[in-house]
Amino acid sequence: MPLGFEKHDHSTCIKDALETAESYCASENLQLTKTRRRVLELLLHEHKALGAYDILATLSKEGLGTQPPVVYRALDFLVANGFVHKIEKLNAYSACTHPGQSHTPVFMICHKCNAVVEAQTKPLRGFLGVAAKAAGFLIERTVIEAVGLCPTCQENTPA
Amino acid sequence: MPLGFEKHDHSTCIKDALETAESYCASENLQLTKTRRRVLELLLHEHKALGAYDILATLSKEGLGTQPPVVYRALDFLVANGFVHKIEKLNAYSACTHPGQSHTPVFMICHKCNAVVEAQTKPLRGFLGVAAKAAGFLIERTVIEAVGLCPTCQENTPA
DNA sequence: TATGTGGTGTTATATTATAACATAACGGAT
DNA sequence: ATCCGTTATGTTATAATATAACACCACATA
Ligand SMILES: [Zn+2]
Ligand SMILES: [Zn+2]
Ligand SMILES: [Zn+2]
Ligand SMILES: [Zn+2]
Repeated sequence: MPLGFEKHDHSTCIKDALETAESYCASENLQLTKTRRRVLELLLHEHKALGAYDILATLSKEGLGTQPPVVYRALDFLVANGFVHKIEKLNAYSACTHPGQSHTPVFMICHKCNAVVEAQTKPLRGFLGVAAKAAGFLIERTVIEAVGLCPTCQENTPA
Repeated sequence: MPLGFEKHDHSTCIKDALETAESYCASENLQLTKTRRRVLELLLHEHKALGAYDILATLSKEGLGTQPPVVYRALDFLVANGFVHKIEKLNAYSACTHPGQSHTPVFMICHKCNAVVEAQTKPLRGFLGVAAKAAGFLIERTVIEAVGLCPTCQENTPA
């Protein structure tokens, strides 16, 4: 699924991502606490983006907290450490599918089924880097998101 | 200013953009009403992004309306017709600096002085197009935003 | 005149996110 | 053992962004 929308063994996705997060946190002395881990699991459950309040609703049912700061703190931690990305276009959050690798994510968002797929790029290569260089601009972070239709939804949406 | 952050005759920027908007609206039978025009002017005033409520505060002082729908309706019109872009990373709005030209904007946002510069790209060329093609994804809109430091703020921010 | 379309005014509410302050849990230094 | 710094949590309140819904009006045109 790093490459696209095709079917895959998603339980492996989840397991790998959790293991990567755990070992990274262990090595960096970061605390992957119960709530943080659970938020990551929820985001890994599907290749979709979830809103903070959707996540909070689940946490609340599970007795892990009821107030917005609970989920925003967990998300802050997960985003800061590269396990989760914020999808700016959706004001929503999506588990990283390339954890551990330093990378600049590029998202493809299906506006019909809400699937979100993450690809990678080199930010300083290609158009953006050229434009930034021409302008003398120093890039620190990038937001690159494409909204459209995934292959499945294209089939089911006759032109 | 299409190319970068350098100084320029900004009154010309404003004048050109307003004239372009006026003639486009005339030719398309679109109504550039008082409020819509004023919002565009406010956004043209500087190469910065303004939040909807910042704009509303000014409209309110000027007797053009006090409620959120006033500004959101004007912004909807201006965005739909390509005179203004939404900067997703900031939840804010910025006047287009290439009005009339069909284009895919790319933004460079200085997080120190809040300047926003718009460049252009071909969305289906380069990395994004390649990744989308590989995934079978049909791109309809793109969000490409770089956050960092403009040339001036780099000078004034010793490493 | 009737009717449709697009624009405005207004009230209310939804959605997303953070400020602020109190409490707890842990580790190392004294 | 006590103190203290750091990190995490609990909680209340509020800020910031955005939309739903409905009433009204102006204009075109049939
Ligand atoms: Zn990632
Ligand atoms: Zn889809
Ligand atoms: Zn533009
Ligand atoms: Zn700057």
